[in-house]
Amino acid sequence: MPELPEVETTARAIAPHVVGRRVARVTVREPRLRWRVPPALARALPGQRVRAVTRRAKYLLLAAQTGTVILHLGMSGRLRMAAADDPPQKHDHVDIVFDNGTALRLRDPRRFGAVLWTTRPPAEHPLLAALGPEPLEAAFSGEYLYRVTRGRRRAIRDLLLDARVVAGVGNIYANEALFGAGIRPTRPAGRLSRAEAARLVRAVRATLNRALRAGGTTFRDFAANGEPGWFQLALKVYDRARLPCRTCRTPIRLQRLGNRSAWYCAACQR
DNA sequence: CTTTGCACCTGTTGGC
DNA sequence: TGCCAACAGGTGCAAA
Repeated sequence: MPELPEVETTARAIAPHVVGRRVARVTVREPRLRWRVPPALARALPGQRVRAVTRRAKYLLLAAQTGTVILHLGMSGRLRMAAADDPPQKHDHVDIVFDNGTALRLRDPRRFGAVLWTTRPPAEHPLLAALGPEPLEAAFSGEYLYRVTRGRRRAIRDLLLDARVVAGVGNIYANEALFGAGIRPTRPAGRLSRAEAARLVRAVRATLNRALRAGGTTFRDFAANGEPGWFQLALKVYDRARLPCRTCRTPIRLQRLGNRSAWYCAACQR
């Protein structure tokens, strides 16, 4: 599943192919994604050049001339460059076709992804307006995390998943970062000390950066793009229930937290 | 306000 | 071997 490092990797990978290119047409074979793909996209985008590809949380932003395409890969989405006349395969829902005969193609079997169009500054779009700081930027500091966790009784894992607290941290990296910081996912957020908050912020950053360097974690659907799952080999707790902790050999515990799984080492994490 | 739970979707997995 | 239910996930939203 594409998490922040995969989205960032995708942004970097497609940018050289789309920035400066002029859109010829937009083909929507299946508009029923997370939200219906707006007809305005196919109406407005042709004729415009793509100015930039950026990322906010797990949203990819294709800045055009009169507006911005907002893309989300959801659970199973994958973007790749294709020849425009390359026959689409199953689940290839949207093509943004360029005037040089190439196309940016979205495949998303589970259709949790999104392709939207806004003519307003993207940061003001309802989906982006309430997002918290980027985890890799300075605003996400130990002091910040300490402050926003005060008085909160929710499990710290759930706060890390809350995009209003920090944008774009998914379940894999939340669990991995908590292991790195030695904090159990179940710990009430308000019980973190200042030092622990600082440690957790550093662990979130380190985990994301490691994955970025590895080119993004690749699992299941996402692995279909052929990238090796290096980072998967290094996962400390995610999907390792009952396997020995890589540090102390204690079996990793699996616990349902809300309706998401949480994994931790009861010895290494307190 | 905070917290919880659900909906959305389909390929994969595990149990029988 | 086949069948079917459970599961995975992000995230917006409704409900408590």
